[in-house]
Amino acid sequence: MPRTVNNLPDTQRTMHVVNHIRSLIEDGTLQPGDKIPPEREFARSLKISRASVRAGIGYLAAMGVMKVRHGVGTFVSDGPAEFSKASLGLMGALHGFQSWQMFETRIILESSLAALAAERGKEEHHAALAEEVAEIFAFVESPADFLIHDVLFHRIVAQASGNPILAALMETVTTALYEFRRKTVEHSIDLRESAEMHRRIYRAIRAKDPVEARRLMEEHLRMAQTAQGKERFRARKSAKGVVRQKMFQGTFESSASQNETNAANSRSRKV
Amino acid sequence: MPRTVNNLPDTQRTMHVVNHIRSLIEDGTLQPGDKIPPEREFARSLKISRASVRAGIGYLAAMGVMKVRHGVGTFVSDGPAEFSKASLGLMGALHGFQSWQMFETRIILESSLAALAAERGKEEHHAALAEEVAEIFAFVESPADFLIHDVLFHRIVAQASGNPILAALMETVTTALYEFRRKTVEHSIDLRESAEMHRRIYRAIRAKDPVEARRLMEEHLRMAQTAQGKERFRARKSAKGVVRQKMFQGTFESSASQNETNAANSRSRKV
DNA sequence: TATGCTAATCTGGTCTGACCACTGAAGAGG
DNA sequence: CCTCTTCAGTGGTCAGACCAGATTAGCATA
Repeated sequence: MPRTVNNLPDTQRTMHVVNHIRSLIEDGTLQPGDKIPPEREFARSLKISRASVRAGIGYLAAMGVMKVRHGVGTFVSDGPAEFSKASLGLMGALHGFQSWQMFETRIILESSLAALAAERGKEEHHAALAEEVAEIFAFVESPADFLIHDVLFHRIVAQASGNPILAALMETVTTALYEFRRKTVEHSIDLRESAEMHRRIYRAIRAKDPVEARRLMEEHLRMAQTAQGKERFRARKSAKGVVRQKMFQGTFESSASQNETNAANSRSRKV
Repeated sequence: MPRTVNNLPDTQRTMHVVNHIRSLIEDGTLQPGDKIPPEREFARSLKISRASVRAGIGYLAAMGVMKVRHGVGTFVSDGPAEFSKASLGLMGALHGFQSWQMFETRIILESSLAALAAERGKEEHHAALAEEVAEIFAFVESPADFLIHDVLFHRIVAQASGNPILAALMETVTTALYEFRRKTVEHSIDLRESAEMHRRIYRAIRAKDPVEARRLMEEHLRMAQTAQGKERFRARKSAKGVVRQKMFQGTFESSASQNETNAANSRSRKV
């Protein structure tokens, strides 16, 4: 017989914490930006150890649902929806993603986003887009600021699409792409032409012309890709002979972590 | 002056572990399916506490890069690339994703995937698809088995597209959709018609007709959506007055049962 | 020999409680 | 009033013990 007979936790303590927090989010008790209780207190109230609480929080933080700030507290994420910044980078390292695949994915996502934005965009979106276009033109001589509003423009388009899931996917891809691009040479080329493209995209969206919006967005991104296509990638052999392109040096920032193991899955199940 | 002067770790111990493992993956030392050393030993070799090692592993596990199996060990994920199963569900809870948005996203991703597959699919893919189509027709009376090969079919199309990033996104969305769907009523409708659609998609891909492949895939998914559109969703008010639709009850399971996707992988993996 | 139960052991999971390190704000001193 | 110091609050790390799932070796029995 077993030498000890413990009580039976729901399953894993980690998941208990995750589920608890999720239910708090689902019923509106926790909203984006809200702070959760200190770990010690939270642990006491859930009747589990602080280590387990940290495991659960780490899990959520790793997926971008929570944000941990050392010395301050733990908060519910409040920015635009997106998967953890490092996720695509890690997966890229694991599965050998290449830069052209990222661009291709981005083009597919954003051109669809533009088309949807043209169909569903409201007045507020049009106004916001117009403003960003103006900013973009204003900073055509200042690459850094230009980029800021460039990103903002695309984000608003995503928002105007009315599909936050698609927007989150785009956000994830562009973030990874940006991280990657940041490591390369400055490319302050064709900003004026790029600005003009943004204006045309804006006009197509405002005119509620999905086909044109899609076409222009695709053209715009293809140009952007070509523009920085000069960057060289060094292919190299791995220790086991697999050839991969090195990218995604993604700087890992704060956040914590802790585990989980999914697994058991599908199969025919119950359908 | 500070009362203590510790040595300065790279940044956070957690990220130290993450970076270490990632570099092992990048240089090929660690391959999908490989097992990493036991936590205690790993901690000793990195000269940090086991708790920190667990934090790093947990971070990677949460993002689906690693797989932890209680009592067995920790491994590098080896299935098709995808974000952690729970991620979309958690984000859905946080940002109020709706089911139609998931379908819309899936349609956009898969139709593009089908088009790319038509352009780039190789012989092996055609063969694998043909086989799955046959299986699908064979199990037209057995919903459970039908679904297995249905999933496999779509996964092979994704692989044939030659864009693993896009494939990973699709995998993530369909997994979340499946989790969601599993909670609903049995719907064994139109399996025969669905089988026929798969056949037509296959033929379009084989004929290298991107336009037709995209059109058929879109039509196919739209039909699938309609087919199970009878499911009712209950909108409800959150504690703070925000209206959301409840979905993604994602049951977090524990014990692992591994292999599932292996059948599909072994088939077209190397390709 | 074959079978089946038991026990040892390897590995991850949890707990405790102490201490370190970052932040922000209150309080002391100019 | 402003600056510097101090300190309380909160997350981060550590140490070592013990719990729990999984596998294997070995013994006992049929």
